[in-house]
Formats: sequence, C-alpha cells, structure tokens
Amino acid sequence: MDLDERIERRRRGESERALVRDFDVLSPVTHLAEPNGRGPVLERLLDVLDPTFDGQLPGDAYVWGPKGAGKSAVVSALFGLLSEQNSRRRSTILTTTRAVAPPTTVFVYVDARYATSEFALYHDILDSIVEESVPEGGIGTADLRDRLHDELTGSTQAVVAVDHLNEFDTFSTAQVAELLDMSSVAYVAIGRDPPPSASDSPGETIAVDVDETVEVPRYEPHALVDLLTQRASLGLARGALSHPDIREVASWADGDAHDALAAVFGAADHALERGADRLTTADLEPGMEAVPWQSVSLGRVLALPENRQRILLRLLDLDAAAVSSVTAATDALTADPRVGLSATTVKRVLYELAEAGIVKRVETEGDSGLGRPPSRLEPQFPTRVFRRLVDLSGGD
DNA sequence: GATCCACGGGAATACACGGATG
DNA sequence: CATCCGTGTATTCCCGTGGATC
Repeated sequence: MDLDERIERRRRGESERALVRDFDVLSPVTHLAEPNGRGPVLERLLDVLDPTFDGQLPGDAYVWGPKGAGKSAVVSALFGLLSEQNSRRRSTILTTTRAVAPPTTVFVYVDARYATSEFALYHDILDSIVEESVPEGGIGTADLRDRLHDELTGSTQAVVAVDHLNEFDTFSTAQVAELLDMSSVAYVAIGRDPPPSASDSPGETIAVDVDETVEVPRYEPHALVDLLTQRASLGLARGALSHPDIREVASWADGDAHDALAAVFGAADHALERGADRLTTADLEPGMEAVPWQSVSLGRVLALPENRQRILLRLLDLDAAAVSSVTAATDALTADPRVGLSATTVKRVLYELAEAGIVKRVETEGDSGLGRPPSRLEPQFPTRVFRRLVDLSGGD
C-alpha cells in the first residue's frame, strides 16, 4: 500500500509482465499521496487550517460530499503531509534556544470506522500524538481522556480530522464535537450529509455547529477520466485499458471514484480469470456488474472485524438456494468449518450486517405457505474487489 | 483487580396466514 | 364483515460470560 512497498515489489520484479501489476493501486480504498483533481478543495482546506501556520488554533470544520468524491483522499493526504512537516519543524525548534516557543500543532487523522468507541477514539488520537505506546485495555476511558487533555496544554495543540462520521455504527458529528471539546483541540469532521442550511425545516437534521464547512463535490467526468487513467497506468500493464473504455466506466460511475475504481478492479479481475493480457470492453460488463447500485463503500466492509469479513466471504460462495433465506444461509455458513462460529452468532451477525446495509434483505416472492416469509440476502458491496482483496491478505 | 469488547444464548416481539368467533 | 386466535417463521433485543490487556 505505501510507496516503499510498491517500489520493493517492483525491485523484486514481481508481475512485471502481468496484466495486473498491483491490485492495491486499483482498489477504491487506496488513496494516493497526491490526490487527483481536487485542487480547489485543497485550497479551501488550507484556508481553514491557515491559523495553524501562526501557531493559532483554527475553528472547527465540517467537510462533506457524496461517496467517492475524494473526501478521505484529500484530507488524509493533507493531514499526512502536515503532520510530517510539523514533526520536522518541531525538531528544529527544539534545537533553538528560545525562551517561549509558539505552540506546536499536531495533525491527527482518525477513521471513525475503526475508532467506534470513545475508548478507541481517544486511544487512536493519543497514539499518534505521543511516542510511548498507549494501553489498549485495562484502563478506563476517562483516564485516557484525561491523559489526552494533559498532553495538549500550552505548548501543544491538535487538529483532529475524524473521517466517515454519521454512518451506521460510527460517531455522529455531534458526538465528536462533544468528545473533542477540549481547549487545545480543533476538529475537522468529515461526512456525507450536507450541513443543515438556514432554510431547512427544524426537523431531525444532524447537528453541525462548526465555524467552517467545506464541500467536496462529485468528480466532473473529465476529472474522473484522469483519475482512472492514472490509476490504470500505475496498476495495470501498459495500455491494458483503452481510453474509450475508461470513459465508459467514468460515465457509468457518474462522478463516483469509488464505484469507478471498483468496476475497473472487477474488470481486471475478470480479464485475469480468463487469462487475458489486456482488458476488453467485454470485461467491463462483469466488472460493473459486481458493483451494486448504490454500493456500500468497500472501506466500510474492510473495517469490519475479521470474523464478519469471513462470514461475508463465505456468503459470496453460497448458491442461490443457500441465500434464499437468512435461516438457510445461517445453516450453510455454520456447516462451513472455516466460519467457525455458532449458529446463533452467525444469524445475529447476518441480521446485523443487513441492518448496517452491507447486505440487503429482499423479501422472497414465492410464498411457501406457513409463517413469516423469509428474505433473500444480497451483498451491497463490490464483491469482486472484496473477494480478491480479502483473499490476497487473508491467507487460507 | 479493572477495563474493554466479542461471543453466544435465548427470550421477547413482529409478522403472515388460515381459520374460528362474534 | 371485522376481529381474534393459534401456529410457524422471521427479526430484534438484551445480558451474562470470558478472553485479552494493563
């Protein structure tokens, strides 16, 4: 995933002639260090963060936009760079003999998909601020919070970006605002929902009380084509994907880089399966086919605990009869020793995943008579990408 | 001993249907 | 005809237990 690894792979001469050089580059969960075509957003973010260049604390901000618009890509790249630069600058400040150093700003990027509890949130933030390792248990949440608070007084302040808010199972912006309500902390909340506008009815809008909002619009068609072109040139053999094909995927994806990359990934997977050395238009169809309409972010699926992913992986292998009801799927999955969980747990997890929108329950038509009708299970994430990525890392 | 968290078990509730009841 | 009831599934909800960590 990181550059070192990528270079090393090349050095070993791996898959030099193969159709797919590197699936990771094609993966929608991978963000390149230099995000593509998001210049104006970057400028806006720098405006928001401008006070930090004078040692001030910026206002809280909310970054929003649809799935696949590059929110995570831009913010994580920017924060990565800033924290790198600052740690460099911090070391130079330490060597100068100054009576009072201006407060140092640390930039922290946290993914709320992984930090799902208060404990985990404080832990992850603290972990990227201090050198020592932070305990992962056996200590109270309040203690962690206190420690974070102590760490950020006077000489050090923090700007914390918290990504993927307001999803099922992740914190809301309001919760983050409360949890990070500390004098030396500013946050950049990132989510999909538009901020409530003045004209909104006073309904159940998600409370966002921030000083700045930054909109990340979906990609323009040409920008998405550029992005795909770049990824394809890095991840696929030279000329493996034609320009017209790229344009077709881009237009199909309608500005959503996540879906577009997932489709190209899936197409490459399909071409690989049939032993081809380049992608043809015929590979695109199955590639797009494997990306459900209104697909759930692959990042959400890959953030699930390992055993949930195991269940999903095996679920993909089941035939139509076995996924025709939750109970049938449970039976089939429980019978598979690779799943290794009890029937009740599997069933509960399946319902859990359905409620989270990762699989969809569809009421079956054919009424078999008795009882409440069962529902069929349909995956709502890019299946080919998931299978391939999990198989790559999973082992077994 | 304290703390966080995942498992697992199972009770409680919801729903669909046909048939009985008033 | 409207409503209630019994049966069989599906779905949701809650909580005790135990592993891992400090």
